[in-house]
Amino acid sequence: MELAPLATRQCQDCPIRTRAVCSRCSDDELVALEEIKFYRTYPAGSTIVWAGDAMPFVASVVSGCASLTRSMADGRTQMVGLLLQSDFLGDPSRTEARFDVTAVSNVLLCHFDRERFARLTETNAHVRGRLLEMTLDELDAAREWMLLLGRKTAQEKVASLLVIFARRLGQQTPDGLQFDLPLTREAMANYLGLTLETVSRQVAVLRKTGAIRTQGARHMLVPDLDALLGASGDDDDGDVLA
Amino acid sequence: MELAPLATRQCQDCPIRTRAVCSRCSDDELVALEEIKFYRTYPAGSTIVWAGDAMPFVASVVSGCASLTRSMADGRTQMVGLLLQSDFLGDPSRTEARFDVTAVSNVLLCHFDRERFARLTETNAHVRGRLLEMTLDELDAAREWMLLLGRKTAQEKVASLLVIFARRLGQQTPDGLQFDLPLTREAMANYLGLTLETVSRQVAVLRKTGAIRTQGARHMLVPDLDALLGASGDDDDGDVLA
DNA sequence: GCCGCGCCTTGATCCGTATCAAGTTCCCGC
DNA sequence: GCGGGAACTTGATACGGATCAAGGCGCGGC
Repeated sequence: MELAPLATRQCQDCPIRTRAVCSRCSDDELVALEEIKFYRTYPAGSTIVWAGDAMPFVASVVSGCASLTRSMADGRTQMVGLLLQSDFLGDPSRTEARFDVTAVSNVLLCHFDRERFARLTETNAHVRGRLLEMTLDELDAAREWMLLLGRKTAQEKVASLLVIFARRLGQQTPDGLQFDLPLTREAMANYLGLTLETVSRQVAVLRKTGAIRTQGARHMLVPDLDALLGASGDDDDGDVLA
Repeated sequence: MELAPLATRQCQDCPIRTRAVCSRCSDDELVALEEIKFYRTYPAGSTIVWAGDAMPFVASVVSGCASLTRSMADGRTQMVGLLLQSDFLGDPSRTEARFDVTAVSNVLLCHFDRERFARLTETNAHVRGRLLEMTLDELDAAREWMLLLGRKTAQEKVASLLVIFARRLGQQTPDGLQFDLPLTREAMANYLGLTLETVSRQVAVLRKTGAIRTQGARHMLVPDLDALLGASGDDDDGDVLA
């Protein structure tokens, strides 16, 4: 086989490398993945899978933002995971989805046939190791979020979420870290265990105290990440979110 | 080697079989584990490891109850995991603890040298598979708990926790499921994101409505698990806790 | 340009849980 | 049995966030 160097391979636009497979993967491994992958877009607001549905694929988020949510019979819902670019969705060994997966913004997913991906993890120690590693990271993130949900104030919750976005999405500018919120106030509320009104008010407070600056409801600028971190209640440089 | 049948092996008192390794494990696998295991007891209230400490072992809970907790600088704490008999503690690939691990009651742990256990998981597909499976179960449990922390009322939270104990610890009697609470009101509060007073009041409410009967603060009888489930806000037969 | 509809903000009020404060019961050692 | 302390219960009050209720803003369609 005549293959281009890894870095310039066709797969480079597909971030599966960074999370499930990584840049240390051999060409053979990438070729195997190449054969079973396909792309699909989901419009904002659409459901990718419902809890309990058959899960014929695993996938990597190429662009956009998706959420995992769990709901109660009376309609109360809690977001239990947030998937941003390069995050991985699904579990090769599970045939059905455990949570609703929804496209928050327009989402482009790179799918892999679940069974064939599972076979790959069996034969490929590197991919398998990455998978366990990712699962453990998600578990840590979930537990970190339990502290937020159980013990933080509304102010701290909102600040914590903004810190996550600033780190994952922020562009460095002369004025500080800059990014566009991928979530509506309602989606933020569902992630933080609050109502949308409370989120709105707390964003206003953070704006007044100077921890953030805004242009419109979604465009954010964080002049001083440490100040925002202070408002989030995390003393250390916490490692939140998968 | 002359080995007794699996079911009567020396390891039978060590529930590592049920969670990390299982009854399908071959004798060879058990022998390998046998060689690296050792027991240790921790008195109620003592700390097993602090977050950030080196983690020289993984372990299985033989008896008693331990908790994983995460705290903030000002002392607010949230329990992020609860370990009961046959639960597994630690992660072979991680050298330091992510959370404080505390003995809630007197705890007997069956330890395994972490590095040697890790080597075993590399060579042994069965043990490795169990490990990933367990991690995924814990992740699901953590996410289920996020719904509880973010969206349930105090009443539903307390009922949910009692359902878990009834299922894991309950003895069937003519009057219903019977068990002793392994947690103090304060520990329950830390797990549920409440205060101990609120927990106490909600237990009182459940007693008045007949969902539970009590003898002293810790001894519980659940005459009708479905009634308690109703109070917990879970419609289905939810699969909480690792 | 202007209309309409999400999305967001802000205000007023309510309610559930936290907080503060006594008591009471249980349990353990002597 | 008796004393002491931890765990628990119960009451009164405070307060943060939910709820209810108007607007305001921004953006896409025509």
